[in-house]
Amino acid sequence: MPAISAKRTQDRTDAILDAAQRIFVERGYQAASIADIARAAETSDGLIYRYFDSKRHLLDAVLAVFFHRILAVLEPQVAAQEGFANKLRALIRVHLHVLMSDPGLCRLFISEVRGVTDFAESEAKKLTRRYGAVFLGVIRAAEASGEIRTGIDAPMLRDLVFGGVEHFAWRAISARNKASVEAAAEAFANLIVDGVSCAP
Amino acid sequence: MPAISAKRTQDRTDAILDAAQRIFVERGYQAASIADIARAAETSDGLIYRYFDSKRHLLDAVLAVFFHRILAVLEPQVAAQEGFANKLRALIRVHLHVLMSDPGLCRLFISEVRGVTDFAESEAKKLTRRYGAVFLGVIRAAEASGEIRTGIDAPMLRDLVFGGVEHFAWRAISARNKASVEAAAEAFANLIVDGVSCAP
DNA sequence: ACGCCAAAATGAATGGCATTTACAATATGC
DNA sequence: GCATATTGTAAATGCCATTCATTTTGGCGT
Repeated sequence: MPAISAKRTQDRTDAILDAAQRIFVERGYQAASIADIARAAETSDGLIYRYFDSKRHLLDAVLAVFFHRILAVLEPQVAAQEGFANKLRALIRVHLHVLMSDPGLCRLFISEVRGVTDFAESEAKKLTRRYGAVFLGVIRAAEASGEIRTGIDAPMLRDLVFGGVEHFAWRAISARNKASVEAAAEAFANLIVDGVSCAP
Repeated sequence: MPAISAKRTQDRTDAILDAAQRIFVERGYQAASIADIARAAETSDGLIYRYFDSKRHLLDAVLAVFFHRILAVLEPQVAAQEGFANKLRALIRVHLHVLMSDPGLCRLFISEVRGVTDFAESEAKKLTRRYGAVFLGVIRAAEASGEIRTGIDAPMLRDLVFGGVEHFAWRAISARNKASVEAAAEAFANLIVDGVSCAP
């Protein structure tokens, strides 16, 4: 019965998310102020709090958008590959490419997703899990088909791969190193494959 | 000729560093306030700025103390081992042990050392490099002695090891998982060794 | 011992920023 | 068209890093 607005709230949400993404990526989470974001979204400071509970929730929402975009690429790319080594290389390539092609996002990802201090169930956390699940699926399939030896601690291997790739990406960005993503993904995959494959 | 104090400044510095360490580790960097630290150190807010340029410099100094302590253990422990696999296992064990035995420190390390946005030359950064140098030394020695195959990208391998160990430690702490450090170090080293050793 | 005075120490500003709030505009169902 | 719930705004509020004007202290020449 009350006065309810239709898709205008959607447009507002989109505008705020867009502005927040730009400002967060440009300046980093801490340095970005709500006032900056409000100006970029052409609204008032206060309105942002009608759409998002807090600055951190807004960051969560921004990261969730990114994750959805990445997953939309990652899942089909990995599925399209045949065999463990190819799937692994594809996964590393996509992850590395996303991080290295956008330093601002890479920074946000590493310091704000990996370093969060509260363990609350955020949207970004859930998507991280889905991201990791793609990897675990690849591992399990390879184990079943005998492409890798049994007894591998899959979560540990996942930590190794994602942790390694993220360190590498961060270092490359810090050093303004424009190394080839393709070559790096190949090298990473080789390091891992030679470590887990049954054959020498 | 002016009235200069002797080791009192040293005592003050120590007191502030001690207090800062406790508060930072307890609450995390953001949530820790200078007022809290001043109270814990039994000084005034303002005095802290006579000893340290800023809150971030204070964090740097705190982390530098940690690094020195870790390096004092790491370097002899690694040197005491014979052979690549043993050195690698020792290195991973020490790193993992330090991170997992102190969740507050682990959090500081991951979000504040790995995630720093400014590339300024901090003391902590320099010590991180020394930390990494220990690893690179182990790799080079193993390459020279033929324990690992040639053509390995050593910095990439370092990223893989440190990144993987840090991810693992963070996950274990988040999940309040009291897994054995010894066993985890063993498993990590095996994953790596089987990936780089010449023999199958 | 004494008192001078630079350095050390203090705590009250200052300014920035996230968040809240009191108020104003607006749009929807009747 | 009107009543009113919802959306939007701008001015608080409160916290916190950093600075500053002022006071205290302790080494040194006498």
